[in-house]
Amino acid sequence: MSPKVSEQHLEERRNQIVDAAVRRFSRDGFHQTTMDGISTEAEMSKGALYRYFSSKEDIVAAMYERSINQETTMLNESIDLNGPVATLVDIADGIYGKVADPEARDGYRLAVQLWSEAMTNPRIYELQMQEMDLWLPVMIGVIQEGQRRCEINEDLDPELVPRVIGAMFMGIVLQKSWDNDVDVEGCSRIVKALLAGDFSRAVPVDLETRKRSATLA
Amino acid sequence: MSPKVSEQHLEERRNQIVDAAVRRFSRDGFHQTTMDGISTEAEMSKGALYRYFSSKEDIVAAMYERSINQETTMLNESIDLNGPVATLVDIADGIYGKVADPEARDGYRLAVQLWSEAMTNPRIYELQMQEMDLWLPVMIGVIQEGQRRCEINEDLDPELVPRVIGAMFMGIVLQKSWDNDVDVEGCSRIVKALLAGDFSRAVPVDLETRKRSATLA
DNA sequence: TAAAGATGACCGACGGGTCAGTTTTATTAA
DNA sequence: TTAATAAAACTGACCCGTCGGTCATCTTTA
Repeated sequence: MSPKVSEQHLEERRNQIVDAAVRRFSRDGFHQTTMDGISTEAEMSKGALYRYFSSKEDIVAAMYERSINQETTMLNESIDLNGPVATLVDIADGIYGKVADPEARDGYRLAVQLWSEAMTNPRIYELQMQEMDLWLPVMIGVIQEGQRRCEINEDLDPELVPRVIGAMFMGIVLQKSWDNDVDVEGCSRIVKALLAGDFSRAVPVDLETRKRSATLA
Repeated sequence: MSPKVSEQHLEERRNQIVDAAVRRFSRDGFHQTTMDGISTEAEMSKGALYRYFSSKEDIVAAMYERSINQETTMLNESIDLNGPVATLVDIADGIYGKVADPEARDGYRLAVQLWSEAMTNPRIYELQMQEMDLWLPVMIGVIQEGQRRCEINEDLDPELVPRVIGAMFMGIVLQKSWDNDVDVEGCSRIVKALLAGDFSRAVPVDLETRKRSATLA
């Protein structure tokens, strides 16, 4: 009588739609993307879309869910409190490595769209804050441990340091969204130099300092 | 016969419209802001708007023009090649000081809107690149001078360093747009510590290092 | 008094969302 | 195996509110 309600098939279709939406949002922007466009990209009719998601925003929510899952695992893999500064460098490596991957382009271009949208759309704001709450506390822990070990300047507010580190990431993603030729690897090297205290020196370089820097680069 | 065509009055009206648009864009977002909304905010009829600007995008172009003028003067004031790292810290002070000013809120919330819009709108992309071309070369010059004086690690690509420094700014502005309580002053202190090489040390602190750091904070 | 300035009703397109009708599919009866 | 069938999946024409932009008309001003 009743045909199968395969949970898996349902999940597949939902993914198919989300994938299509990511591509469109990335290419045309959030507001320029129409439900017609998403349905075309997903190779189904507009009506079918509404069988799986009841609004444009619901699709966005599903996107966040997916990205939050990915991020969680990635972050957990990098955390190692035994070397706070090294951990920061590790995290930077992982994250910037991901941005450098051409496959990820749609993903972070979408992110930029949503960052802006979060400013005025309460639903998306909520989702964005959820994502921030994911990594901010973890990073704060790393910084505090670094300060306890005197690896990180203890005058700096440990609550704010992750915000600045996150800011670098956001800003570089933004610039890469504008210009795909931006050298993310190169930027990553600079970020790591900044974190490792190997960016500047106000006194002329002496051999001692130079050697210390070299081991950190 | 013909009534006066006071150039000044015309300029005033244009400013009145741009001010109104900035407020609306900041509050509601670029796409959610209607021409009706702008005209209401500017206390004139929609038709009157079109006497001064022939489209929504033209208003945005006028915004960029204004902000580019401000930025140019601000940047020129800070530049002093006699102390590259000090100059960077100066620029950071100026820029973050501006963001901390509650009066500037609409301005940078607008900026976030436009950053995202630049990704998909060629006209705004062009304007954004114009703004980048304003400060990128200047900053590159500062970095190169810093490397020549051995104040800045000469292994780092001087073309990319300004991008990373700019990225920090963008990311902090973004976070401040989401949450007005973010402590920009505090973030500024961290940025300055990073630039001055006073963020981390992988070897345990000794008095010599500590003193050097203290003078730079 | 004539040109410039301002008004707001109006237009056309566009896009999110709906739904009556059609096709597909698993199940069951023959 | 096949035919019957009912639920589920799908389709796209349609609805309707919204918004950028226009213009006939009115008001202000030199």
